Amino acid sequence: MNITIKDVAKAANVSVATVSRVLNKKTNVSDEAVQAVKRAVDELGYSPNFLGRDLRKSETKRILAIIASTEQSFYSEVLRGMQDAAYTQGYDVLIATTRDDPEHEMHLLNMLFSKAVDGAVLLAPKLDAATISELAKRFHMAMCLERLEGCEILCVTIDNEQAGYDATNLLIGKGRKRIGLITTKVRSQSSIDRENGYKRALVDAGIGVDEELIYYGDYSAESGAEGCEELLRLDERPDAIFSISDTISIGAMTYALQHGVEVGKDILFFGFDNIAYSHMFIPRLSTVEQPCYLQGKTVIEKLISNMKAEEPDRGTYKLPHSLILRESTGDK
Amino acid sequence: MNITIKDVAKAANVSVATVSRVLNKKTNVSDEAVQAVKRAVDELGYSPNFLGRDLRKSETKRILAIIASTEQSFYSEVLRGMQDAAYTQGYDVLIATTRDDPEHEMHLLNMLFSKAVDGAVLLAPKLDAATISELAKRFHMAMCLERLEGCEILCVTIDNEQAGYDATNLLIGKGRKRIGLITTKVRSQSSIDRENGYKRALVDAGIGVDEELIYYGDYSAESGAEGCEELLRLDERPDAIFSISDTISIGAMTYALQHGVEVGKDILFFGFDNIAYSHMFIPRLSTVEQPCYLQGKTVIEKLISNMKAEEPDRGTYKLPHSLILRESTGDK
DNA sequence: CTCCAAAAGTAAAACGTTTTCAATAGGCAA
DNA sequence: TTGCCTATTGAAAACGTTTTACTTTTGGAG
Repeated sequence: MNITIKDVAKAANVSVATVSRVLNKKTNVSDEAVQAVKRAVDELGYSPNFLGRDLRKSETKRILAIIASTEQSFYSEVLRGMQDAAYTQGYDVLIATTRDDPEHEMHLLNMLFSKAVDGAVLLAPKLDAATISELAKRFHMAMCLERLEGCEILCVTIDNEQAGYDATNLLIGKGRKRIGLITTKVRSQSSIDRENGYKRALVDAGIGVDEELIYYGDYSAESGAEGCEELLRLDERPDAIFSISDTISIGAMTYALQHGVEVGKDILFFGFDNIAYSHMFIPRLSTVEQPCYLQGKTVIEKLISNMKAEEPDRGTYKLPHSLILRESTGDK
Repeated sequence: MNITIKDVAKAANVSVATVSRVLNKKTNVSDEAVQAVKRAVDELGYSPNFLGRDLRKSETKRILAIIASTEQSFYSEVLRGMQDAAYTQGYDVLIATTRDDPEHEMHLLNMLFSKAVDGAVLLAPKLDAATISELAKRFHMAMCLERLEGCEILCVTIDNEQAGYDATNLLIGKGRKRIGLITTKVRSQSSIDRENGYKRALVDAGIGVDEELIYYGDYSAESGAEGCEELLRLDERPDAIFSISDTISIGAMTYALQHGVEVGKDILFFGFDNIAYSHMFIPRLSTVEQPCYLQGKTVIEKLISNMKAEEPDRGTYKLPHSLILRESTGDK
């Protein structure tokens, strides 16, 4: 039924070894042999079985990117960066989703333990730091976008704490004193870092933190709207709202608009991530941009280099972020 | 270096065959053997090499979903449906992106030809119908969301022509006579179908098609804005605009809003896909909803069933769509 | 014409599983 | 005791490659 290298060898009147050499472009093989093999391959429509090859070579040239879900549109750029970097080195990147389930994350990592892929990149780890550290000792793993406190693993991300600080500080610089924060109940490290940056900026400015101004929801726009509603209900309304993601911010902003708030004047809004839609909403959303493509590219380059290295690099690399100012903070 | 089944066998004082049987939960093995093997597995931290297993069994229990890019957020639900359906049958779904490059699509399909996956689902084929038809004869393939005229392959989609008809007809029902269409230069089958439905509705209503009212751009919001600009510049402005995607529609709507058009009154807007953001924009966008999750679930179920079947099903299945009416068409 | 090195080729081992086939042991009926 | 059946086990083949180790062929120098 299936055409194997043996069939090709027979058809080309050479040995399987010769066929293999032709297919792998080895030198020591005559022109006639090359021609004969190529003809046979074409005639039979042969394509080599990767399982046999991968087993023999103990490598697959495939890397698994593990994400929570494909919803977060800004993953897109990260993955593109990963793919580009991988492809130039002869690797493919496959994507799989955990649906926020640590068990499923472990199930996917099985592909790594079982040699079905050569390496794995975690973009939104649900497993704990200790577990991941342990695994990272034995397999080629890395993290991207998210770091994990106390986790010994190659990691490419941004300085989320500083980014939170910068965003908040910008609002302070515009004379705002009651700055709200909409964040998430689920404590991903990036949320924690951004929140800490927010607090540090307030303290540094001598304003201090008012817990009343912090709303804990989830990652949805709906949650952003609820957060905004809550904050607007306060006796002393906020004059600015920083959210840990654009989606949340858009939800919040939409709610404010519908309730007579003049966005960009009464209340300034600041998001995070610079997703594609954030400059489509009117008023356009000011936000923190992180270098998505570059993070993806970098993590793959370092991971592949680790695969070849004696001693793997388990450092954390923080790439620079930047602020994008648009109408929601009164800029143009 | 690597722990293999042989090491486990030695440690447990049994043969590799027995270890294999324990690992695969075969019945005919004594309790003592089971215990011994389990202990050895734990002690050594053994996990079986999938390459060996897959080679021997000639199956991987993995299915490849090939998409253009991860940007289109409504892929997300489709993939979730695929994953759920696959997982309940012991399969994993891996995702890979083509970046709109037919060559790269072929490269990815190589994983299928080379037995690295058991099946593949194309969500946005760039290859031509003849090529795909030919491949579908020899491998387990399917298409989802997009169909391809004259392509003999299992396909799960919606009736895009009818959906375009329905959307246009709804606008006509609201008394609109100059209905614009913003579509794409690149002719994906769904675009063509939706455009044809649009035209049929106009003809059926005795209005007729005015080519001036059709703008051909790309899939971006920016392109939607340009299309809207173009249409507004006409001597006889449109009183409604149907776009073949929400992203385009949002771009168009945003442009209209900024230029003093009263959306939902002066001009009605109708989108397609019901992406997450389409109900967050103010005014909220009316749109065609397709059953994303269900399409994903269905295509996987049918594909897996094909894998077991004598004679594969190469039919096309069109799942029902629905219209969602919001503020952009004057509804609430 | 001989000899030798280089080139080109082959057979077989190896990768890590699963599975087939045969063998052993034990239990039970005759 | 013998014979037979069943339950458990193990040795070895098989999956499809790549690669090692070895053999044959070629061509050129002497």
